[in-house]
Amino acid sequence: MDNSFSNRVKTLIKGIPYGKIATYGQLATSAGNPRAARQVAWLLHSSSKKDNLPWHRVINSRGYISLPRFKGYELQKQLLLEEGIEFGENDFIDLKKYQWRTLK
DNA sequence: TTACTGACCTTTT
DNA sequence: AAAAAGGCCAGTA
Repeated sequence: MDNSFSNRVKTLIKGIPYGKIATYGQLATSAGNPRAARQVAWLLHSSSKKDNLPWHRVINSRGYISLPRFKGYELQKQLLLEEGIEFGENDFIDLKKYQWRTLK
């Protein structure tokens, strides 16, 4: 029942404050598996549908959205803009400014 | 039921 | 230094 990984990742995503973003690796590392970043993204898909998680607050390590334009890229970008996240010319986000640090 | 894919990251060659 | 392969878990077919 206590799913160590998925449950923990979901909790971390739910704990992301407004106007902040987190990377897959960061969540995976905080969840206990630095190499399970893939599943973090995958969990987002199912969890976001069921638990309504802020999947738009989760991006890749490059500070850039991984979603294709026809899948939800515009949607995530729009949501992030709503939160106050600024995008560069190449839709590049400043991780230094917006990346949420789970650990101090 | 088993097998394969999947919004990635890390490490090694 | 860059490039390539590996690794993890869950969901879907």
